[in-house]
Amino acid sequence: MDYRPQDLDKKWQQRWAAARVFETTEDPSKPKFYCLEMFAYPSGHAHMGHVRNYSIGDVLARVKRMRGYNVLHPFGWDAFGLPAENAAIKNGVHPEDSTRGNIAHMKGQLQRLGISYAWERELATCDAEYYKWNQWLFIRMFEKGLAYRRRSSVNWCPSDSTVLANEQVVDGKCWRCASPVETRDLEQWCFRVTAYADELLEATKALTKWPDMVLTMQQNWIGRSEGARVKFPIETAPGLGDPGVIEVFTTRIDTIYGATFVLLGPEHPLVAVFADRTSDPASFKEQAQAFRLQDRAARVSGDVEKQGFDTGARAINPFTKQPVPIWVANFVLGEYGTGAVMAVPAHDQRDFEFARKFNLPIRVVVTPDGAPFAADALTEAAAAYGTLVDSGEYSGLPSEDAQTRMIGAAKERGIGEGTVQFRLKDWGISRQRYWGTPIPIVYCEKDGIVPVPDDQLPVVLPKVTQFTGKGSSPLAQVHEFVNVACPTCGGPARRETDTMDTFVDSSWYFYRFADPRNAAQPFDPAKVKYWLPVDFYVGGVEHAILHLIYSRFFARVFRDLGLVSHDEPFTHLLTQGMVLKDGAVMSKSKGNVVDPDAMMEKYGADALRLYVMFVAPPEKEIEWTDAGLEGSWRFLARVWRIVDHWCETISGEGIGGAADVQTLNPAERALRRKTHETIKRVTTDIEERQQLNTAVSAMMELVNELYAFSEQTVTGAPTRRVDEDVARAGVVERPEAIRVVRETIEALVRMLSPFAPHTSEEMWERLGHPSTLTGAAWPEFDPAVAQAEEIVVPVQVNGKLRGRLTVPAGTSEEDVKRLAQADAAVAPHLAGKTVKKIVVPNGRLVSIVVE
RNA sequence: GCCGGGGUGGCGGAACUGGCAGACGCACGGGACUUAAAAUCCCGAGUUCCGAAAGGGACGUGGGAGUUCGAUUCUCCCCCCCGGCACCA
Repeated sequence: MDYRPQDLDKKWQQRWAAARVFETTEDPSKPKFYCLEMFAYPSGHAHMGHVRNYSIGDVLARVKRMRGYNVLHPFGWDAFGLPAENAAIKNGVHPEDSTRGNIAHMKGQLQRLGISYAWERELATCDAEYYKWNQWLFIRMFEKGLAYRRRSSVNWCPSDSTVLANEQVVDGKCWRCASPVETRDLEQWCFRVTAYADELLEATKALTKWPDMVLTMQQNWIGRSEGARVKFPIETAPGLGDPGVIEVFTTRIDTIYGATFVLLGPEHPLVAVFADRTSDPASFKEQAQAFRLQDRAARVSGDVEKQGFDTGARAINPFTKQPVPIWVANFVLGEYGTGAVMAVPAHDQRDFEFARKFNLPIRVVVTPDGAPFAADALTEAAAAYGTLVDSGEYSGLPSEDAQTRMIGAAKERGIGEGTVQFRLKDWGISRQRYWGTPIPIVYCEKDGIVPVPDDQLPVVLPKVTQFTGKGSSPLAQVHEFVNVACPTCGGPARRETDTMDTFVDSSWYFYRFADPRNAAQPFDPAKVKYWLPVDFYVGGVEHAILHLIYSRFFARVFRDLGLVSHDEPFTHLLTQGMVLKDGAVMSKSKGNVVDPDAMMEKYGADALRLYVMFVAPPEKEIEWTDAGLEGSWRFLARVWRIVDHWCETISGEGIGGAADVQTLNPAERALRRKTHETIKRVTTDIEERQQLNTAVSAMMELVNELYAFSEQTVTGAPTRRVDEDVARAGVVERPEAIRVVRETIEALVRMLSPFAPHTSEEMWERLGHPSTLTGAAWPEFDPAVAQAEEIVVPVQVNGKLRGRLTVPAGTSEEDVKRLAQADAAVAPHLAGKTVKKIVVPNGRLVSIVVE
């Protein structure tokens, strides 16, 4: 019977669906396992990256199910977003229609792949029953001050006419359309992620089952640095009042005696104050504005020349008490620290370049040996660690000690304090877009900012029919949406017309899966307590920062609302590598797309799944080859044939139970041993190491052994052409052999089933099992069976392999040493030499040292 | 520049806690089967040298040193590749 996977796929998919084998509910009597793959943006077509992502998750889900876990394995759709709206602008299809159509198509593809999803829990973020809870949560965050409105300088994409989060700006360009990003001032809603910055950073240490790469990416992103804030009083000018102080952030307060000028970022509020002191405030401000715009361009090109201008004002260095000039500099970032820095040109390369260019004073205050050094001799900034010089009472102190003391002194004098600065910024979530969750806020002339009351949620996204892609939010055009009665006073009010960043949707969907139809709350805390945290989360490394930090942030928000009791939502994270073709990511424009449907059509879902699992470890990128896929298909066909060959023999009546060790011949014992070794390898490779490629190799080895065994016991090899009667006629009559083969085949089919579920189910059925494999138990490893009777002991002489001994297991160390020296291959290397030492570590190897 | 991960045959990759380097597969070569081909089953294969052959020697995990009876694995230095952050004070 030939291997025709295409027929099997549909048959088993229908049976699984009919028996609802992947549906699940809370069951405290079983250990739970929440297996999750990152839900999909419904772009229209599943690609090989999806196939790989979901196949990895499915192997884990299926194995855990067979291992007796109560497995939650859900799927859903990250259904809001810009592409659907862009499509609407381009060809007039409403985002809702294209999104629903795409979901239907992709769902069909995933079902054809046979992924074991609990489809009854499917959700889409564009469903009002889902995004209602985005709104509900937004209001909770508003109440706690975690959602707030801020007029701020934002990234503006001129092409998409929308605000972008900092995280969505890549190298100064829009992450989606690559247009150069501009700067604009806009009122927008922000989430106070920074409230959790320290905790999010600190907790990365506890994420022991996350890849190092992701943790370092998050750590870099959060960007914690310890330092001090120090106030520099501004020199009072006659008739100008007291302009106050400039506060700077520095990580090197110990170099403050070398702070010979102060730099303001162009955004700094004092820039305008100083401008008004000048004869030509307009051109002063214009220069500052030019720097602001330049900043974005600087990121694109990498480096821009240091530029700046004198404000004419002076500050007092609070340690030296000397007046220092205040300049505006293009390289000082308004949004980091205090937006102002003390410049220490002797020890900071940027400040050094600036000082030389504008002829500002340079003063060396740290040297390696504590000996004073003339700044004139410097050609670049000097090393900044060593002993302080020329620093008043702090001279002679090592840098580290000086830092502690100077922070103490600053605090005592009320001019500064030790502080921690983060690179992480609050998350701007407002989008001037249609296809997203409406922000549930009403602006009333009388009552100001009013959150929509819970009982009026959801604020339903109205049906907009015109998409121009120009101007402000499309919702602003829908008058019946915008004009609303104030929930507080009933007077005329306007709704917020921005929608939420779609990262809001994806920051908590994994909780909703625990209770996806709950109409009264985002989820039942008891259900979340049972299922969460996610035990195994698989997705692309491109989400290492945004999605995964926001989700960790949301987990803490839910925790502080008393809805969940854990800190971290994902215990174990696996970031799968990309699927490449000809060395590049598959894309339509490159014309190197391999269509999963076409591959399934030709080879069946199982061969495709097996191939992407086998070709490399999950976290590595893989290079697609048709030949590799065909190889996996060949392996399945090879399993199919050997099972077919033995099927009738081993599934007959009266064969009896497990093989009795005593009566087995050496070949039978060897096959049985291999079977149990394989069970062990496959189990640990999947459960403990997620090394799915080697799990497959182990099964291939077992199949090779099974063929070799069959060769010995059967007349003629089990080829496709061999007539079944001929093959069966040659089967040895030893019942022990039949029992051993049955044990092997049944273990193999079960182990293969997470990788190739359809083929495995069919074989399982043909082996006489009435119920599906999804309910079958995972094969048990028996260490006693796997125990080798004979072991091969390599013999090294002076570190070089010279021979191999085959000895019965349990041979004493003394005997092994004796046999090793006497071995015909080894002896010549010992002749005429003195044996200085022989070691037998763990009985695994003999190492002889000769002189 | 800072942080992280890597570098193994023609290719993808394997090697557990320092113990037979190259499992498994792809591609390739040979044999069996076949009128033939495909398919299938079996066998071979790191490089190089000696040998007619059976065999045997040397070298070999980016380069160099070190620790060790023994290093792909541990330590130090260097080279290269990938990813993140980056005028972040």
